[in-house]
Amino acid sequence: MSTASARTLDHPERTEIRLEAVLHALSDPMRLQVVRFLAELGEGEGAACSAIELAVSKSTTTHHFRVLREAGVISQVYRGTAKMNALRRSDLDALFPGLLDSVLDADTAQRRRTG
Amino acid sequence: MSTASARTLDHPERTEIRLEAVLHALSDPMRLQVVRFLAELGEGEGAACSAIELAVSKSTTTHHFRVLREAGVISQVYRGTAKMNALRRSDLDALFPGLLDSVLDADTAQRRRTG
DNA sequence: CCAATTGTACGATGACCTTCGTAGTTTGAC
DNA sequence: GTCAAACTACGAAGGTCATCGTACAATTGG
Repeated sequence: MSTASARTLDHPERTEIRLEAVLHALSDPMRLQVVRFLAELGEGEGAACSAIELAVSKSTTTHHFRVLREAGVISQVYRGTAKMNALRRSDLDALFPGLLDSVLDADTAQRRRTG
Repeated sequence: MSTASARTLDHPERTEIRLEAVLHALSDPMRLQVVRFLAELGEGEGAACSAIELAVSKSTTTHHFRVLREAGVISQVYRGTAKMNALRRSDLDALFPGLLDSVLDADTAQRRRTG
């Protein structure tokens, strides 16, 4: 069996991803932190929610991951008790070439400037 | 006289512009429409608020222009009874190279796709 | 001065957003 | 089966947001 777990999550199709939703998802510092973390991980299956230390409660963490997933910025799959998160880089790059990279670069630049 | 009108508006300095605020400002369809309009105008003093037909009331229009100005995306100056709006392209490009262009390109791509 | 044009200020409203705590579910390990 | 780990669901509180209408202010043109 290919272990088709019953627990699956709704993701927008590539063509359903909306620019406004992506920008909104990225406009929160906490979510931008998550995206930065996942971007540094590079290609792969991603990281568990708990791998990213956010300064908020678990339920708030869940909320932010959900916003990112529903906007199409990340994908989430269950893996045992954990939930693995990965950037949907190829979808984003195909839809909006250069957008994710310039946001990440902008974030890096701002961090370097602001300290 | 260089007609230094008493009416001036607060703009964030270049170094005060925050990425999160810019992304949030751009995540609204109406404001994105304004930015697209101003970008097509190219360099110059910009356009009056009334030059951009938005499908909302005047007070809502004022609100959106204010959000864009306070985020540092546009500059506004009074010119007679009108208020001229211009993209702060050089500031944005200096702070976040490529960001504005990739957002505008993404918007164009989405419009072409969605129709 | 008078009127028209252009945009502002204010208050209100309903929607959405971030955050939390608590209680529950699913899975893996023993 | 039992227990811990990881995450979710739900409901609530407090804040912000987009929108409007109405009343007001500043400038230009007659």
